[in-house]
Amino acid sequence: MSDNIRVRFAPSPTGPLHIGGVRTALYNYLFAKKNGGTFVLRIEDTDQTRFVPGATEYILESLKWCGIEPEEGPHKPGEYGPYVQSERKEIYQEHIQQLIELGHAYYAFDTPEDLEKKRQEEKEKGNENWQYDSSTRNQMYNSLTISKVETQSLLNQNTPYTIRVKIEPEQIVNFHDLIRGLISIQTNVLDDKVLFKSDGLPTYHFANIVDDHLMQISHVIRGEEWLPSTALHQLLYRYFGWEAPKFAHLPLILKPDGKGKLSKRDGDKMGFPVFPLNWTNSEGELYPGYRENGYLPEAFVNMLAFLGWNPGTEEEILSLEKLADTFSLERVNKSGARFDPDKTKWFQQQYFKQQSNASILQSIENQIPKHNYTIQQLEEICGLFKERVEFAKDIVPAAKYFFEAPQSYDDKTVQKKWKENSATLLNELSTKFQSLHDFSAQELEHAFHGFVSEKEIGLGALMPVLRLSLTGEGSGPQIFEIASILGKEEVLERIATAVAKLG
RNA sequence: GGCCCAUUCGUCUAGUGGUGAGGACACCAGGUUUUCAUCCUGUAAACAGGAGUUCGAUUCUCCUAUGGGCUACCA
Repeated sequence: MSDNIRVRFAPSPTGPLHIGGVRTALYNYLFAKKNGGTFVLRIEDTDQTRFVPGATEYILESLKWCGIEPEEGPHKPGEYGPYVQSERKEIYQEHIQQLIELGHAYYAFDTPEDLEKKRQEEKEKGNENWQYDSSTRNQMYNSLTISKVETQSLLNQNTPYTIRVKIEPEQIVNFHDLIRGLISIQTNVLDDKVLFKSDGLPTYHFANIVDDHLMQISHVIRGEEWLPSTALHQLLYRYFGWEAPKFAHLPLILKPDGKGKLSKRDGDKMGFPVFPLNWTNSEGELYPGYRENGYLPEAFVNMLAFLGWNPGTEEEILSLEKLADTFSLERVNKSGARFDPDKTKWFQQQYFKQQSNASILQSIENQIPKHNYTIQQLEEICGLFKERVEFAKDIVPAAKYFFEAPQSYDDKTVQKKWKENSATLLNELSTKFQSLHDFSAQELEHAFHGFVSEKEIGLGALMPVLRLSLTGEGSGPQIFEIASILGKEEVLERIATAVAKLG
């Protein structure tokens, strides 16, 4: 085996990839980058009944959006292809034959109904733990209990069969998990798992180890749900006489509240996406995605990276490159991490604030209504709002008064701030503004302050009223910046309208 | 039920055989701001429990509890 670091992300295309899957992909990517290795994508579609069209494309697009594209995969074949398991049937056939010849696997002719019946019977006898294993296989209908001739005859007649692993009892399987340390499991508790289904396709366990071996995967980084079956995988490597890759089992991502691992239900229940991208299922139901909800991929990735890992410093805002620099499996936590939508928003906010006005503008260009602003003015508007909203898509709605004079005025503010003399004061202020040659925010502010002290009134008596007349709202960005961008003509007009409407 | 894994503020976590157990999010209170947001400062907030090892355990061991995962011809 070579010393090259090769890792893989091996999702099954049964629907949209959820954020736990994205994080697994991310850690694989980070580990590969950190160690100068290769990140491979393999599609595990051996369960044809659960295959969902479009899922593979969704996975690819999600990884691309996150900036963690695999270097090898169905989209980018390398020398270890094909990268889709349903295209590797012959390979599995060959290998399962090998295993049978080695005496580590056998044909089983029990039908699903037979097995169900058996389980039921055992349950009635009080045996809840019945399994197809070294202690029970000699009571079942398989190539170990019938003659060779009989087996061959059944096979010739195309009798449906599965192929099961023949677990050797009374052994201890020890393996070292890069995150959890030594784990040891007694083979007696293992069952004779089906390796090949009656549809002629391998199960996960078999396809997985064959492919990992053939694709020269050096490190298997996957979710904790695979920890119990790793013993079986170790055994399989042993039976084949192959060197097993190193394993690292990642902690699960748990629900924000309550119990259990994060599921797609939690998303709509609690109002946050559980998927990277929007997904519409065959019933037309929409599952929202982070991308369409306005999250920046950098923020999403940063948040995910910190769910179960940290660099050991107090830095929290790290780019993908920085994450790859500092990543190590040793610093991955052992216990499950509860997902925190609040913290996710915070990451988004951090990245959003850092964006240049120009790039924010670019991302909302097609939302902007008709206007007469210059590009520079539009960028200024973005700048005014980027610390006030969390998502680019919220800017245009928040800045609506830049594109349309207020149709109404915020009731609460009117009641609180609009006084007897407001109209008179505004009119006079308007006259003062009219005489300005330089309509910059600084000049406007200067003029305003001059006016206020001249009149011997407080800022609070006029400022909110001015804001109300220009925006219709009681709060928002610095009013002189707004006025400056709006321009003299528009400002004077809006003041006049407000005076007319509010008296 | 069986097997495996885990357990530090509400949440994500740092950390060590002797610490004032640190940070972040959220929360609350101040400050800045005409306002809102941002920003700044601060408060409150944790080693699951019990044994053992030890001069000393949050840290090491064991037990219990709790949580999680697996237990399919699904991955």
